[in-house]
Amino acid sequence: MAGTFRDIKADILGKITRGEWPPGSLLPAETELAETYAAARATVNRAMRELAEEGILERKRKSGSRVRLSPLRQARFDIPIARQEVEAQGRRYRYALVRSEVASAPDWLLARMALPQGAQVRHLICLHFADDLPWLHEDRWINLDLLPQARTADFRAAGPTEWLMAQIPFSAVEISISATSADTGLAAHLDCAEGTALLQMERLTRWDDRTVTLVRLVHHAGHRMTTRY
Amino acid sequence: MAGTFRDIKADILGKITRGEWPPGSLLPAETELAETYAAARATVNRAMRELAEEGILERKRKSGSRVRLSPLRQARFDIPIARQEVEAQGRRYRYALVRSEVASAPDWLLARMALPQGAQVRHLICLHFADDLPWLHEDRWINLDLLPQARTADFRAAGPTEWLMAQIPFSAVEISISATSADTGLAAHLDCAEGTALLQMERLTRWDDRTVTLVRLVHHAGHRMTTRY
DNA sequence: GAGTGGTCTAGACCACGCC
DNA sequence: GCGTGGTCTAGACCACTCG
Repeated sequence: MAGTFRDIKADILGKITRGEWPPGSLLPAETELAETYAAARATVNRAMRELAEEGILERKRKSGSRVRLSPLRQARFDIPIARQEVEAQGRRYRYALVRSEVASAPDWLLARMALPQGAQVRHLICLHFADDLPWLHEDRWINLDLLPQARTADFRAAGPTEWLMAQIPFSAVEISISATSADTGLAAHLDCAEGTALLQMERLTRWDDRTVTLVRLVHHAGHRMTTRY
Repeated sequence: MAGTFRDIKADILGKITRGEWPPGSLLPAETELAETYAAARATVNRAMRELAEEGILERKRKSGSRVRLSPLRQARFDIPIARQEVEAQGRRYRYALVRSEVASAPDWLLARMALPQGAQVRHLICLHFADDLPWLHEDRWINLDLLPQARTADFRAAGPTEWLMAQIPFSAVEISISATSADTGLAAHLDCAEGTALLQMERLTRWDDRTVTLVRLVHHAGHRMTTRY
């Protein structure tokens, strides 16, 4: 009936959306579907595996494949890198270092980053501009135990994001998105009124189970993160 | 060397993180890697395909596979369904319908949902509670041209989310996340001060290229969306 | 125990995209 | 052209898990 795993996937999805296979129902086994579609089982497997990854199906050995009762859906957002985000809009990117210091981590940071008492951190505040309009406020803390090179690195020309990617290109990250109210500093840097609601993204980067860096990114007023699925 | 596609994937990722294959470099071809690992090409292919899906590799026919220069990373967030979100925290879920009416769509909605002049919509305002504390404010508009059943449906007992999932279980969705300031109504419903920064999620649901429903979900103050990768 | 999905193999053909 | 990844096939063995 169908040649490619995409055709099979689309056909199965069609049967589900048209109600032939309602939520909760059991689908035929892979071997049976392979006969139906006159395809190899591996092909049917790929189609069903992807449907399961997308949260449409629930698969278990022996019990078979069922249509999820409430289709567990998830959205994927690209992790923004300021320069790329700005330039993708055809706007001119500019970066500025606002503040830079080496200090002992304050108590809240010790807790948040799981650092030992007295740990030293490099603290940076940076601004990213799009066509000279404030785009993103970056408040970053770098663990100097793990990245002693950060003590002397110069972040005046380029932001710490690129520098960090060169040091630890792949790592485990925990992201949380929330809303925050502009305090005096944020209002001044992002050119908005105090109290304005702003979208904040906090990223905790781990490497080998130890926290490398914590960053708070606050976007300009009105910013949206958008995606489709 | 390695038996499973997971082993191969882990080994390749290891070579990348250890710097053996730096960003931008060209990896050996699948056939060559298959020999190296003493595995079938399909197995190597699965490993590399997944690495590409995760944004680590960039693959092109003829040119081969390269380590991405700036590893394009993306985060996946589960789409929250209020009841499940609340009950997953071990809290008691309660739902309330605040307002319900059938009306002509206002101009901004005509534009946002791409509706024809004079289109009728069902407008609902609902509240979702966790242990009787306000959790989520739902402001929903349903296109009555596409879903005439929504004109007479009763949303007093159960929220429109479940009802809609039964009508159009699978559809294309556009999601955008932003920060908003609590107006008088939101402040009253979510039990917070006016002007409080709140996390807002807007979802536009399409079916067959026409807009079915627009919903604005505003979480209680302090809410965070979190994920790892 | 037996049925189902999870995975691997060896081989094949094809489509894309540099040269 | 021709090398690379994209995919399909037919067969096989295994692991999980339900009854």
